[in-house]
Amino acid sequence: MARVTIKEIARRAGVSKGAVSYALNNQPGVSEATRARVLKVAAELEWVPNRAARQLSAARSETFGLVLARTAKTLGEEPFSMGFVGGVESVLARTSYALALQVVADLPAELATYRQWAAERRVDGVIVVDLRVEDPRIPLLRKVGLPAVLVGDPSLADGMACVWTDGTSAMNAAVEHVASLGHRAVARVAGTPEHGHVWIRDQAFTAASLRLGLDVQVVHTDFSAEEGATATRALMTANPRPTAIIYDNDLMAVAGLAVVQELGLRSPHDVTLVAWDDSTLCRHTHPTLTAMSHNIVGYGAEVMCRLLDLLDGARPQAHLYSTPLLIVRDSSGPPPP
Amino acid sequence: MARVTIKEIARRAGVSKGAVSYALNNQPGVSEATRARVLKVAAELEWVPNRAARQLSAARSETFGLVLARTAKTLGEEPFSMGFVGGVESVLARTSYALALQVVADLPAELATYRQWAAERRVDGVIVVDLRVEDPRIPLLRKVGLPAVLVGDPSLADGMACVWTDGTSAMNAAVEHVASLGHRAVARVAGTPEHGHVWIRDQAFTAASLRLGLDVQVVHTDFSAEEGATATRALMTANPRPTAIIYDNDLMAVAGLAVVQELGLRSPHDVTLVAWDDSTLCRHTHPTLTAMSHNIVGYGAEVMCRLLDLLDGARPQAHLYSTPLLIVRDSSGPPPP
DNA sequence: CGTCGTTACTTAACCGGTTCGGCAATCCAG
DNA sequence: CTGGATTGCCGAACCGGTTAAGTAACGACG
Repeated sequence: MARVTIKEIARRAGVSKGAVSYALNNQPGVSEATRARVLKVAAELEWVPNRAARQLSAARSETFGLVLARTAKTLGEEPFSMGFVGGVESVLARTSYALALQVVADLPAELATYRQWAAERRVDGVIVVDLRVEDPRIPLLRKVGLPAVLVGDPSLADGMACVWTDGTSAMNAAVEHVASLGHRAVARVAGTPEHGHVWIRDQAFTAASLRLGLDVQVVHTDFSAEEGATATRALMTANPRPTAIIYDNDLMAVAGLAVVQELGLRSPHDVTLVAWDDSTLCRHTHPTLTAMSHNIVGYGAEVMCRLLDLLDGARPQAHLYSTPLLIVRDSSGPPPP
Repeated sequence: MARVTIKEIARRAGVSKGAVSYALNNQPGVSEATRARVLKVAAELEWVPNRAARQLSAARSETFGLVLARTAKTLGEEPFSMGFVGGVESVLARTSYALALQVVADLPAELATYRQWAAERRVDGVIVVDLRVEDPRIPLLRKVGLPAVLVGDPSLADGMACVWTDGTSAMNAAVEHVASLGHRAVARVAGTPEHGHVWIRDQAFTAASLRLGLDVQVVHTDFSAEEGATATRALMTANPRPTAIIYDNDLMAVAGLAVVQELGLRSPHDVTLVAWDDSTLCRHTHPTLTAMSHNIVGYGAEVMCRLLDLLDGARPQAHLYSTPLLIVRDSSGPPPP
């Protein structure tokens, strides 16, 4: 079964290669009758365009890129990346675009990947996650001219297209929740402060606690279950200890809950726990975990749509996706007397 | 900054396009002096080969494909896929190959993707996960001539290259573990029996329990935390109830543990729980979970290496990657009296 | 010294599309 | 009825590589 090319279609339809190309791409230059005939022949022969050939002449790769700077191990553990990728794919499936996913070790490797992709013309655009404060990826992408949608706050995006969730409002909601339960000593187990969303939540946490007159502390971690557990152990064995802890993801919250139990304490009786991101994990612990919930899959889908818009000529804009919603579950309660 | 092509290199080095190609690809046909000169010019101009052009003439895409038939949501929750992808990428990073990842809804969509990829010559080979009993993907891949490495038992691979872990031995170890603790009523919360590895574990579970004279039952689920919880609740509220439960992944085991606690029972006092896959989650529950541990990242890496071998002309073989190792943790104990 | 075989290139075709310039045929206005 | 614009299609160049075929120069050998 030899490959079917437009040359073969041209032969069978009795027209030239050029005419076939116009017909197949819905471009003017052929009559409706001819177009129909060509489409019919193409369908009969089950013609599929050759990506490489199209890319070579049209200078479009029909591929988008996504780089994840994480170790392979982390990738398997945190629920965000995969859900996000799933959302991106759900939009892509309806188009002829493909996704090039690259997992690299660190930020320099990520920058190198963008350089490589730009030079090879491998992708038509990229999605940038884990936006940082003073992110070096922004000037690089500008320089090499790769269209991009950033996932993160407009204040960090320097005018590039971005999609964000309102971390400040969400953090306010979380802090107000525990404050309204009567908590005064509140801790935050945060991720790495280089990440923009962590930084923003740090600011919001401090501001909210100041406003509400709370006694707070922040511990920074690398987002892993290990460090979430370690941080929780340190907090809960100190004197005095916090009566509420707000985590930056749900993996750390789950690990934190285990530590609380291991210390012979109970949630919410001894401590109120609030998770972030709300994967199903939070609904399948005992007690179930209060969480700031957002739709990660939908987030990925939204970002992909915005990138498609950008390629369609839309000018770069900041899009608010949604504000994480507080879901109160069994790990919320009043502080111990 | 115009794109640099081999034509430009040829002009500057004072040779023809063809000679440049030979030089850059380490092929005979040019003198060492010329080769060195060409390489120097190419380096100076920061030449990067154009993938599309190379693919068009060489009929290789330098891309491998991986299709995941899962909902976007599931993807974010189960620790296997992402860890596996991470392992695959860790090998790919050392080559010039890229990974095309496609997330689709179901098996028919997955088959369609392979057809499409084969027709477009989009990938040079694919990795096939979630091998099934009588898997329809095997004949399709044979027909369209896509080189593939299957992830699953040789008994299901029909002679195609595959990498597997010894589920039978692992299940034996798990059952012998709980039997040696004195358990006689053992349940298995399994995934969907269409999946080859589930089927193999089902067989092994039945055989082992027969051999050891245990009183067993099997509940099939869709691998989700929800159904893991439901199954556990059904098992633990029945009379008589099992004193040990072996799960097919760790998500269900974690959810099962929560149900046990919610029912006012304790592990291991009232029931011994054994998880499968052993992501870090198992070390961060209270009690920590006994699990059949295997290195998912390494598994992905191994599979990728075998696919590279296959493309290098190795003949299709079955490779045993490793046998999951029993890690005994706090959720293991003797049955209640 | 003629011939044969290597070596080191050059030339040109080719991969499968897109796209531009040009040329009849047709249409319409003057 | 004529001139200019429009329509519909053809032929060819082009994208940036790879590779088969051809050739000139040179050394070895009978």
